[in-house]
Amino acid sequence: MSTASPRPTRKTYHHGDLRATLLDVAERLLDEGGSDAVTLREAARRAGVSAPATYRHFQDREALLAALAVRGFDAFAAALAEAATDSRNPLASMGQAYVRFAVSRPGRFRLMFGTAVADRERYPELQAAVERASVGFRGAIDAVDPRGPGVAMLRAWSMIHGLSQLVIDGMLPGYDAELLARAVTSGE
Amino acid sequence: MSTASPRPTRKTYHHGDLRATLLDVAERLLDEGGSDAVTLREAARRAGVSAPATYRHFQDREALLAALAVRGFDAFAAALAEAATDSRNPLASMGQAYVRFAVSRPGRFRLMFGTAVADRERYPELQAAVERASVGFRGAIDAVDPRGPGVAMLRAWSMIHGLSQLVIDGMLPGYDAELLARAVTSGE
DNA sequence: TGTACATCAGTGAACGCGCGTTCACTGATGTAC
DNA sequence: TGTACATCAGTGAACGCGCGTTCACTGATGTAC
Repeated sequence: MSTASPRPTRKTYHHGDLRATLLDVAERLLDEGGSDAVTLREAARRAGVSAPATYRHFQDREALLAALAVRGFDAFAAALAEAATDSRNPLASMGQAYVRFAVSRPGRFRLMFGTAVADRERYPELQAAVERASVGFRGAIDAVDPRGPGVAMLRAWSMIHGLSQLVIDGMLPGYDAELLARAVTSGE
Repeated sequence: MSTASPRPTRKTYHHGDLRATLLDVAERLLDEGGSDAVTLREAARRAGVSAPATYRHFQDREALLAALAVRGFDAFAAALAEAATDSRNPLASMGQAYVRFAVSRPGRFRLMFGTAVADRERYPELQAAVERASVGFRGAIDAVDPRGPGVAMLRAWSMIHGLSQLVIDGMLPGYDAELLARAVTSGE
């Protein structure tokens, strides 16, 4: 740990677009070491800026995490939507894309669905992003009575989400994630 | 945060069974605040012992977490087994017990399946406990070819695991977990 | 039954660490006249 | 076109925090004779 990057130099006093830069580097930290690795100090360092400068753009550390989660959900939704277009079996394709996203960016996936942002209520934008991403799943789930259409959707979502988690948590070592995803979604 | 309990007094110099006590209080910490809340210092405090005393029983903090995970998996396996006995539909009962465990002890569940113990390889006992708990699931999964018996089991495991995660991560707010679990496992 | 001694399980003090966050500040920018 | 000034985005120094972990130690225990 603690590869504490030295602060890069910068020509101008003002950064230009520090908020966006912070999000970029923080996302990299997230991918590299999970949400624990996302610290304001390290993000500032990588952005070439003093630590307190981050407070111009994020109220506190959790706000940065929440913003990252928003980004994550948006990218996630886009990936799912793209997988669905032009597919003979949109649901299966989305499922496979779901797993692919989790496996390729586990840090993001865990931040999005986990508890690093303790209180989602504090971040309406995050709730909105969740809504946007899960509209496909959640829409159909209302009125959960067995055998209704909602249950099928809940099953599908649970299944693909669970497979994603099991894979990234190393509970299915030795198996190829793509293969598992295909096996599980076949015949849907 | 930091309810930093004062150290309780103790009559004898030697504790008696510090290891077991540490596991007990640490498990409470885990249930109260997740694995982040499990610190050697706080566990020692609650056990009425100095912090360095913990090192007589655990090599380091991660070793304590690993021991907790072992306990977790064993309790989990027991709960599943119990649910299966005398059930007309053992698989469904196990599924419901699975969700119930996750919902009632999310800290434990996350520790068991998550990445707080970074390298499970370091702890053979943990691997063994995982094996013991998942033998029912994993056994059937080998030879994953679509439509084979393994796929059905993988689907069931993924589904119930995913439902557990979605519920404890607040992605299905407003729904009753027990109800969802029943809906999802009905007709298995 | 008593005693010397090895072994073991604790202790208190101290270390270094990196973090989040606050403070009073300074340099740059843009706008009103 | 120039200038005063408000506003904004940065800065360096400093704080307190709780943690994991190491150290040299001491008190209790149990065993060999």
